[in-house]
Amino acid sequence: MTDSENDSIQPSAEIPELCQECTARHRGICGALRPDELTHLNKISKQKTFAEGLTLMADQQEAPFFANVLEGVVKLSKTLPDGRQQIVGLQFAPDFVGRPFQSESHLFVETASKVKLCTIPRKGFEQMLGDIPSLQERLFQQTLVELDESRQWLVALGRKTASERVAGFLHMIALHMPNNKESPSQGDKNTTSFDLPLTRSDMADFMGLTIETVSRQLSKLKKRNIVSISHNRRIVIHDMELLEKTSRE
Amino acid sequence: MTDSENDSIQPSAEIPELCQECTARHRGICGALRPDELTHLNKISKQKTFAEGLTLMADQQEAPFFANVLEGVVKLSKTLPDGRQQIVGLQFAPDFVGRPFQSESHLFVETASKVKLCTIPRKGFEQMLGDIPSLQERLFQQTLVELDESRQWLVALGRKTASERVAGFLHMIALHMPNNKESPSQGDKNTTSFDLPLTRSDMADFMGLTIETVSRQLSKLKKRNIVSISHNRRIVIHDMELLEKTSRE
DNA sequence: CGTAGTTTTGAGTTTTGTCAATAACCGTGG
DNA sequence: CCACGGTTATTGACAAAACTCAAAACTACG
Repeated sequence: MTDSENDSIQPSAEIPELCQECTARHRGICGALRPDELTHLNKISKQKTFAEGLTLMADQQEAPFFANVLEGVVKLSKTLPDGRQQIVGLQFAPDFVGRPFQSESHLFVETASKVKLCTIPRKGFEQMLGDIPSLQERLFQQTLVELDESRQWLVALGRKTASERVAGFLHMIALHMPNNKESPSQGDKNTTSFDLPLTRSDMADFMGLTIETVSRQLSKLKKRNIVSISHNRRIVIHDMELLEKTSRE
Repeated sequence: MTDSENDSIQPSAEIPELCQECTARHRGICGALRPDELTHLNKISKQKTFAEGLTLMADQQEAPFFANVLEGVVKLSKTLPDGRQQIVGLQFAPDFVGRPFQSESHLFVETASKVKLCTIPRKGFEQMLGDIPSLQERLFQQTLVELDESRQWLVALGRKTASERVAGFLHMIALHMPNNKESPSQGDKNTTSFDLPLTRSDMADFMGLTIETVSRQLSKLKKRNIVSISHNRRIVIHDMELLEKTSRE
């Protein structure tokens, strides 16, 4: 809407208004761009909001766009012929979604929650990727981080118990979610609260468990007074340290 | 030894002798280099052979070099405080070993078998990476492939049974190993033989199982006449198709 | 309130892990 | 070439973890 305001005035110096407050501006891939490059990206990209449970890109399909996650959680999953499913990645703001150098994804990309994306058309982005080495390097670095995360989760699935996986999952989510702290002791890093962005079914598919096992493990954490859960999604973590410890052994 | 023969004659046109027959020359990262660049890489790199069971880079340590795998298998693993171990990746020729943009590895890198590497000193390689965009792009692409493989194995660990994992593992190894076919029917793609590059213990650590479970599943595959095993390591796959099918359901 | 969908809990089964004993393999040296 | 000892792999019996199926409780929403 207001995308084109700066167009003819100072094409190479100002930062587009929309990008000023953007979560992807600094920590995301846009941080690799000069003002004029950012302006160009801003011109071809478009913010869009998606409801929970939508498929953004389907397995074996040409992915029409790349995107930065601005809000919410995007899940990457794989499905076996008999219907078993595994979530192989979760993307939070300001992560980048999409795979360069390959038009078709072999993943399902779906919204796990309500999601706001900054979408970028495939062609335009690939052009920029070829022209701007710093952008490619940034994307390369983010890919390396994703590889690290994937391998970290591989350890959880291969060697950790259900109890450790659930604790580790909650801990990881706690670090990624906007932290709605309500306790008076603001500086207390040992307690946090947030809304779970995933259903029990998604949690199970991420952790390689059944929903019943996930539920039982959550109940155990409640009994140990490490977390409280209300309305299914609302989580209060009373003891982050103990949660983290539980995820390690 | 013969590394420096071409040095002063035609520094920018000829392909170094050692690289001529190298497995990394075409499919590996060296394929992204021009002859003069390859000559430079050849000058700073060095072929080395390592015995089975050696640690090339340890967790939290500064990795002294990058390398191309020329022969054998390198395993990447992570260890939990209590000793549980998970192999998070296996590298075959002509894979690249090492993580750019980060001096310390969070992995153990060990030789799973006897291994031949073309090692490249950290500094020199990072310099080349900065100077040669095509090299960075090649490495980026290989990283994306590794990410795909890692996610594929995530599905196995999260959702597949022991039987499926073992079949899938054998199938994967069969595709990577130099295929010592001995049967008269050369063109028969349904049968293969090779030496396992991993011990039962490594196999278990890769598949997130115990050695006993691995052994029991191998025995089942023998009973079903899908494979034969002799001398612990020598594998003959009689029916690749059935093996692959077993890995999928 | 009542209903549909989700989550939790319970009871019983299956798969995989643990521990222990046996067997196969490899290298060495007689 | 065979015997020996150490290592690695297989097999068996049992235990534990997680799964399946079914029922009850909770939640959201009209």
